[in-house]
Amino acid sequence: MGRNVSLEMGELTDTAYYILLSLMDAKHGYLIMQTIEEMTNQRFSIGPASMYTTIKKLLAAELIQLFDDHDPKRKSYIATEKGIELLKEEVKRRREMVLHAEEIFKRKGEQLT
Amino acid sequence: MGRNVSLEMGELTDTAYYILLSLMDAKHGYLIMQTIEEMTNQRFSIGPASMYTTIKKLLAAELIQLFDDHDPKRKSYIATEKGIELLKEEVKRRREMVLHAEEIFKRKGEQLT
DNA sequence: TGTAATATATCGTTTAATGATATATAAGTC
DNA sequence: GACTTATATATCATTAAACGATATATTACA
Repeated sequence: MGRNVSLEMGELTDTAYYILLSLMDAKHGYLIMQTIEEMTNQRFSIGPASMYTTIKKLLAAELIQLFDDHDPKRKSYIATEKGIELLKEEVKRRREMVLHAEEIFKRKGEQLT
Repeated sequence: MGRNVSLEMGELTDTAYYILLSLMDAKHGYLIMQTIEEMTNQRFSIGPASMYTTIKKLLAAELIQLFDDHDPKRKSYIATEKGIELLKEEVKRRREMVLHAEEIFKRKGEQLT
């Protein structure tokens, strides 16, 4: 395995989560970065270094794959079925993280906006 | 600053999120680990190394503080007001992460359960 | 002609997470 | 009393993740 590339990815970091989510539709790297910024209203942004290292990992873990968009100048990617399944689990996990907080705030009578 | 201790913590990692959440009520380190395992039904667990390094960072960032439980053999901690505010923001951020996924899955007509 | 936007990629460093290990006390049991 | 399990805190050293800086090339457009 090359540098900075592991096959683990049992749980997705926020960076990997957003990249995988944006690849529910095929996209090339640059468009992934833009889509994430747009989707999160500039609150979450990923630079090229984080993006390309994460893409390598997602490819190695077979959570995304190359997608042929007939453009030799750009590389496009798309989430695999395995990637979509993991993404669903990770959405569920984040829902639970929110629920855990809501429970505790509720029990304490504290407002959670 | 010592080893592995930064003052950043603008966004909470999952580990820091759960530790901070469990410290909405005062607890000592060992109890934090148990509480998180229990709360997440064993799906998320933090070992002593991750916990104590994260506690140091949370202390340095003043998101938690020492809490005197009159037991000289154990150190207890509790979330500060600043910590609670950040926690609320981080709950919100995770809600948005879920919403972003729900939007995309809905648009694609894919089931998300 | 230049310069801003698009597009991909890597190096090297910083930050985060964690396995392994050490230490000590308390509680239960054979 | 001796032994084991649970409680409790802590650090070292390694692995994994994130990312600033930088390089390169193309396209758009003023």
